[in-house]
Amino acid sequence: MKIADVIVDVPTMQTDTPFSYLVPTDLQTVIKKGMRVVVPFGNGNRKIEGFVVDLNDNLTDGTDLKAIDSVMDFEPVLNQELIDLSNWLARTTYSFQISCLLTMLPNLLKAKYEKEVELVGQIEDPELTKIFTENNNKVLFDNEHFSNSQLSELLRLKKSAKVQFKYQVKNEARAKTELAIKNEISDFETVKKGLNKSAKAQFKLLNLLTKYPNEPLIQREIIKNQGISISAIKAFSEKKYISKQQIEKYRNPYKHQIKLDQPKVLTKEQSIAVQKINDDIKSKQSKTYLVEGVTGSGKTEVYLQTIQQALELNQTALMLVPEISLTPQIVNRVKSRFGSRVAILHSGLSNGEKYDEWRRIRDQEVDVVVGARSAIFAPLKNIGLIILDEEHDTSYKQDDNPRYHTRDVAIWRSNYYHCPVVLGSATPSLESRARAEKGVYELIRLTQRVNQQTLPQVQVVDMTQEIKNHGDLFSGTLIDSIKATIAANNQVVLLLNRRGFSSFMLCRDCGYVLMCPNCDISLTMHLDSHTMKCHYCGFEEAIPNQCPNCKSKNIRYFGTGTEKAEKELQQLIPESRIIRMDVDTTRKKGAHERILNAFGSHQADILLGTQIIAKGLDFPDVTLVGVLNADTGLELPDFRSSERTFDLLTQVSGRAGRADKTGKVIIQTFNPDHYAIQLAKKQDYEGFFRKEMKLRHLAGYSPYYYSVKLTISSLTEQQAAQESFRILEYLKGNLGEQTMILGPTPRPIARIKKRYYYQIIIKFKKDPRLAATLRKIQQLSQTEVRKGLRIAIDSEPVSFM
DNA sequence: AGCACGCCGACT
DNA sequence: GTCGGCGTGCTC
Repeated sequence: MKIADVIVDVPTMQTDTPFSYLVPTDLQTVIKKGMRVVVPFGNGNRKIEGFVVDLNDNLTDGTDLKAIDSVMDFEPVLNQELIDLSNWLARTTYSFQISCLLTMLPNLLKAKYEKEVELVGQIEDPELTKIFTENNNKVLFDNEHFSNSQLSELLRLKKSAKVQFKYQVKNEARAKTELAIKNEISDFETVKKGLNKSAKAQFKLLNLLTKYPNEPLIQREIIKNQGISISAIKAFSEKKYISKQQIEKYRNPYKHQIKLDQPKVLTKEQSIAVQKINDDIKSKQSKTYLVEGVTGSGKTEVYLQTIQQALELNQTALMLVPEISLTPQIVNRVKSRFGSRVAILHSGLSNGEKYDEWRRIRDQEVDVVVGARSAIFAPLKNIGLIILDEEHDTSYKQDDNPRYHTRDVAIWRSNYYHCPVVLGSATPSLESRARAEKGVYELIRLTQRVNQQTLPQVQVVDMTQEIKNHGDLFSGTLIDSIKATIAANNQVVLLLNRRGFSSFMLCRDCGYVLMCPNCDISLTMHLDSHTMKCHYCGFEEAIPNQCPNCKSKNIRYFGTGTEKAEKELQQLIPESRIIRMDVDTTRKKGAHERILNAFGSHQADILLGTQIIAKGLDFPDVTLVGVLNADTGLELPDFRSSERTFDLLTQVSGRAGRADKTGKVIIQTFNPDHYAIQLAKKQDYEGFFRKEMKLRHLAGYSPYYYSVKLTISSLTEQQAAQESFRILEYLKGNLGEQTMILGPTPRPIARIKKRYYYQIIIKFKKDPRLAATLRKIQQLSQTEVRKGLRIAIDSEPVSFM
C-alpha cells in the first residue's frame, strides 16, 4: 500500500499534524512528494487542499484510511528543503505548518473552495424549485443564491436526502500546459548519417536537438521560429528520437541582449570584504557576516561582486531588501550587472505574475532573486549566497502568523546549503551588532565613503527656542536654508514623521474629540479625500463643520501632518515647487516611481514626505535635508524608540550631498540633547551602539534578554482581561525561575477594529520550558478561542507596543 | 474550519 | 412531544 502523509488546509491546533491517505493506483506513478492534492476530510464529503510531505510504502494495511482524491500539480511545489523549512518555521514561530507552507508559496497556490447544493429528490417549496431548475439543479450554497431562511431550509432537506452537498477545490494556479518535445538521442553522429539527405527540416531539427540535448523545447515555438514543420517532428517522434510531454507554460521574459555593466574598482576596504565572503562561498561555509558600512561606502558593490562569485561557481544568490527600497535604482543595478537571469519579486506584481516569476525560479531559469521579505522563501536550489540589505529594517519581521524574521530564515537556509549570509547596514540592529561583538557573526566595517565624498554638515535646531518666534513646524534656520538651496538651483528633501493634515479634531466649547467608533484613537483629518480617517482600521467619515456632541461651530484641528506642512511651507516660500510623498499620495500603483521621477527631473524643488523618503533615494542635486520633527519617534513607549530615531536620522542624513556637492542636514527637535539625536548628528553608529547597549543592559532588554510577546484579544474587554490573567497564572507556574513576566497590560491603544487587546511580555535568557508552555497555552485556550478569543505569540517582537 | 451529535429551552 | 439553539468532539 502506498501511503501519503498530507498537511491539510485546516489551520487549527488539532489538525496541525500530517494525516495519512491511501494513494489510489492510478495516481501512484503521478504523485510526488511536495505536490498539492485534494483530499476528503471530516464528515460529509468535504474536500480540501493538502500538501504531500511524505510518501511511504506501508505493506501491512491502510484499509481504514481514506484515499487521495486527485493531484493538483504537474510538478511538486515543494522540495525537501522547503518541507523541512516549514517544519522548523512552524515550531519556532508557534504557528501551524499549513500557515507556514502557504506563506512560503505564491498566493495562487492557496486553493479556493466552493460548496454546491444539488437537488436529488422531490421538494415542495416553489421558490427553491425555481432556483434549482434555472441552474441545472446545481447551485452554489451561498448568500448570493439563497436567502438565509432558504439556506437553513436546505440544511433540513439534506437530512431527508432531498439535496446533496458537493465540495469543489478550486485550483487557482492551473497553469496552462503546452506540448513540448525532448531529445532522446544519445549518439547524434549516427542519427545524422542515417537521415535522408533531402530531409532538410529533419537536419534542422537534429541541429536544434544537438544544441539543446537536455531541455524540453516547445513544439509551437520550434514550428514558428525555426521553420521546422510538424511533419519533421512527427518523423522524429516515430523514430523515437524525441519524446513528447506537456510542460507548464509561462511568459518567457523577453531575452534581449543588454550590455552588462562591468564590476567597479573596489576600495581597499571593499576588496577585503569581498575577498572574505568569496572565500567562504568557495569553501562552502555557512557563516554570517555583518557588513557595517557608512552611507556611501559602497555596500551594493560588495553585494554584486560576491553574487558574481556565487554565479561563477554555478550557484545561485538571494538578495533581500526592504520593500520600500525595492526601487528601480537598486533593481536596475542588479539587472544591468547580471542580465536576464535575475528575478524580481515585489509587491507591485499581480498574483499571476508572482506565480510566473516563482516558477521561473523553481525551474532554474534564474540564478539571482531580488525581493522583499517573502522572497526569502524563493525556491532556489544550490544557494551560494544570501544577502540582507538594511538588515535592521523592521519590515523584515512579519507581523502576522507565521511571525518570522527574515534574518532567521536566511541563516537557516544558509546552514542547509552551507553558504554565507551577508547582513548589511549603516546602522545595524543592536541584536546583530551584539552578535558580531561576541563573534557569532563576523564584523566587517566599511568606514570610508567611496570617491572621497564628504559627510554632510549636520545642524540640530532647538525647537523649544524657535517656537517662540516661528510656528512649531519650520524654524527660521530651516526656511533660510531652503531658500538658499533653491536659489542655488539645488533640491531639498524634508522629512515629517506623521501623515494626514491634522492629528485630531477638538471642540473648544465642550472639549469633545472626534474618535474612531472601532478603535480607541482619534480620527485624522485628510484634505485630499475631505474625510476624517482612522489610521488603524481605515474607517472614514465626512469632516464635521460642527461639534457632533454639542453642535458648537467652535471646533479646531490640532497636530501636524504632511498636508498641513505642505500648505504652510507654500505660504512661507510661495515660489517653491513642492511634491508631497506619503502613504496617501503613493497608494496608487506606480505612483511611488512617478513621484520620484518627477523630483529627479527637477519638476520640483522640495520633496516633502514621511519615512518613505528616508531610504535608498539617490538624487545628485539634493544638498539640503531637513527633519521637521525628529522627536515623534522618541515619544513612543517602546524600548526601541531611540534606535528607530537614530536609524532614521542617520539614513536621511546620508541623502544629502554627493561627490561634488557638500550636503547639509538640519534636524529640528524639542530634545536637542538626546543621545540618539546627538550621535546621529555625528553619524557615530559605534558610539550609539555602546550607549544604547548600556541602557538595554540596565533595563534588561534585547539583546541582553530574549522576549516573547503574547497578545490576547477579544470582542469583549472582559474576556480579554480574564483570559490574560488566567494565562498569567499558568505562565507563573510553568516557566524557568529566572524568567520574567511583565503584564498583562492593556495595549497603549486598547481597542483596534472593535477588538480589545491585552499583552504579556516574557523576558528570559534561557528557558527550556518556554516552548512547551506556550504550546500548552494554545491548547488550553481552545474553548476560549471558540468564543472569539485570539492569542498571538510573537517571538522576538520588533516592538512592545 | 466545518460538520455531526447531543443536550437544553420554547414553541405548535 | 419536536424544532433549533449552541457547546463539544473529531477530522487520516
